[in-house]
Amino acid sequence: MIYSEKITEQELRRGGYKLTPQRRAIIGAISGTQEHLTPAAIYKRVHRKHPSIGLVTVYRTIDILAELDLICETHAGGSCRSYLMRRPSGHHHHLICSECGRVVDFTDCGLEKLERRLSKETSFKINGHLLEFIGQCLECSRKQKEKNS
Amino acid sequence: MIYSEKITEQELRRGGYKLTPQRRAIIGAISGTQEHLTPAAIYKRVHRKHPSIGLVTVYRTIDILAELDLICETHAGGSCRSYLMRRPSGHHHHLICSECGRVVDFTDCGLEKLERRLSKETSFKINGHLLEFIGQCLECSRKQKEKNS
DNA sequence: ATTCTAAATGAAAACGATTTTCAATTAGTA
DNA sequence: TACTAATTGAAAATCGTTTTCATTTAGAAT
Repeated sequence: MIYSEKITEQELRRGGYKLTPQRRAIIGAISGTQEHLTPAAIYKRVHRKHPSIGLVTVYRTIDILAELDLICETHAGGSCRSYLMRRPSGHHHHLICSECGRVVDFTDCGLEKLERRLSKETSFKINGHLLEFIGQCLECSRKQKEKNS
Repeated sequence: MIYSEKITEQELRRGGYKLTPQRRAIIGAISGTQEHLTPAAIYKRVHRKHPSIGLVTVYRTIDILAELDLICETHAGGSCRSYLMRRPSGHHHHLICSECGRVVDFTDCGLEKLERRLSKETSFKINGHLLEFIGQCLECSRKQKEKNS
């Protein structure tokens, strides 16, 4: 079991929720990949090893993990609901491969200056921002090149 | 009729689509506000003056306007599908009031440097980014203050 | 102005994703 | 080991969106 998985399970318990085999499996599925996953994709992965787990439980567990801030949501690429384990605990953003869904975290967005300027210019009280970069990871851009040759 | 409305109608025709009263009404509804609107919200506004227009037509018109790049989609704030008229024609982003939905455009995000750095560090080929600031407009933060006093 | 035709419309049905309901099961405390 | 509130899966309900289809209409051709 990887580190983030253990932490997540602990936090779940700390939040007053029971640690069921179903929830462990779901946390394992999300932790066990670098990709962001939709509820249906999580279900698919969980279902392989644990065919009895229902899609409803996946939805319910996602809700809890989101409430406890243990997972992140991605927005780029159309798909509305797509999740990954929160890895850096603080402020961070995601660089996403549009081909395979792989997500890389980065922590220093440097948007404070722009935020201050915008706040001044618009009289908005700004309290957050959403930033994602979209591209292709090395592996996927190589695959694309091969295809085109 | 405001400028962007006229332009949008012209572009629709230029795209080979017919300019129907329904489409005019929908374009008018989106153009007539600073807020981003969901399909349901657009329908509601259109419905007031033109009760015969169906929700389906709203969805179909949104699809066309998006295809022709005449509307922008917002992502922050949970609601998946929310639209506003494209105002700057080039690269720009949005500052969104979480209370009233008002959207302010800004054009100079200055993320090229960060993009280059990330690309170098991760070997990703980066081809886009998603950026939105979320806050409260002057009017709404004033209202909040009054409430709390 | 009138005719014509492909495009566009609204209503109803179909659809997929998500949520609710409910009776049965179970994690974790006592 | 027993207990109880929380959790589960299945089915039904619900929501947003898309498809289907017969009818209407915008805009080109006359």
